[in-house]
Amino acid sequence: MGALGYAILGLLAREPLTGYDLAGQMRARVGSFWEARHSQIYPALARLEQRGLVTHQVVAQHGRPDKKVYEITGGGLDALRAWVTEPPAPRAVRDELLLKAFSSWLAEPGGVLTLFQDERRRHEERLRDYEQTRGWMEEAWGEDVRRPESPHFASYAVLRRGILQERGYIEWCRWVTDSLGRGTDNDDAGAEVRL
Amino acid sequence: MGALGYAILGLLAREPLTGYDLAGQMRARVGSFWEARHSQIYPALARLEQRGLVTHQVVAQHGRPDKKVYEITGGGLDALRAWVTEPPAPRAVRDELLLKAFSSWLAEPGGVLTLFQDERRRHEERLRDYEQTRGWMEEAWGEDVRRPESPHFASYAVLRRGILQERGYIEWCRWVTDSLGRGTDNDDAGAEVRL
DNA sequence: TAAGTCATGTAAAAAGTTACATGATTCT
DNA sequence: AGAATCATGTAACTTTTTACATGACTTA
Repeated sequence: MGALGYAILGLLAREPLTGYDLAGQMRARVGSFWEARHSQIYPALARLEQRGLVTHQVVAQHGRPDKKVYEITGGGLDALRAWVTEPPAPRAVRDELLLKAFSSWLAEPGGVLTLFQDERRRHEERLRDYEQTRGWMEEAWGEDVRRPESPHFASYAVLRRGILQERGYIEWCRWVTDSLGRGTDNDDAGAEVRL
Repeated sequence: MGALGYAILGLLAREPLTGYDLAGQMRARVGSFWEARHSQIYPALARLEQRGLVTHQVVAQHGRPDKKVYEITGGGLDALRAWVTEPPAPRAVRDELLLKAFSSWLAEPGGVLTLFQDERRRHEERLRDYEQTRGWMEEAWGEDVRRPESPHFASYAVLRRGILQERGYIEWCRWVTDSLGRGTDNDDAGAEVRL
């Protein structure tokens, strides 16, 4: 079973969810850091169920389609626990912006500047979101965020990684735009206008 | 054409290479930040050639198999230049260690501690490599690393991203191990011994 | 003599994306 | 009236990984 299965188990270890809920949580980066579409999730849930790692109950609703609420089983928890401490396979690095940066010397400087300014803005927005979530977590969960045996600690840890990631990305984008700006007419005014 | 094609073009824009060379450069993270196996590269080169973005010459060798040295064409350079300034598609986040962190609250604390100590060590090693490469680049390439129209600037920029990435990762691993350490018997001694 | 490097490919399988398919309810 | 949300699936396609296949030379 691939990482996707463990991503699903990791979410179900906290609370029972439908395939739709899982897709929603995976769209919202924080909380999982493993994206997947519903077209991947539904078959994955079926496979997990075949192996006895999850079960589901059909819940009828008024005026809405029936839903299947999935729960993790004892076997599922065991599998998840065992997987956590196994050393992770070194994953491939694949970042399109890095690839663009690598060939940026060929392109018009103005276009490259815009590219990195836009990217920085996106990461700044995401950082603000993360910082807000962090404040909320600290307020709502209190000392739990420091207790390694609490799921809240784990969520907080993942969020902290996201925050560091965004800060690093922003710092780098700033360095690139600064480097570009020095050589051309173009100063940072563009960024100020758009923000 | 996907990002892999542009990764290949980006390398060929600097120097002619064989499929084997390309695979080697893509294994070595720095310089490309887009990993691919030779089984993906050979067919991709054939597709690029069909579209007229690269050409090749067969070079016979003494006591070694013939090799196909690929070169980028004018059309290839145009396509690459155009692609660079297009906004990148937001790529999916997929990091197995993050996923493990997310479910770490279920596992034995000792195993989790080892996991993050090992990971930190790996990133520290990589950071040392990167810093060394950086020193070498600055010495060998001099002012070129500050000229956005030079491929050396682009390589340097990508390397800087790698350095920031590793620093962030290390900082995060340290925070996690510190957090775990506070709750258990286990202090940082293990890491000191193994380094 | 065994492992590693140079060198190029194909085939099968797994993982992931995009599009197809349906349908009621609620919000703007 | 149109878009978004809730809800579950399948099909076709693309991308990536792993394994198969070959073979000479070099280094430990």
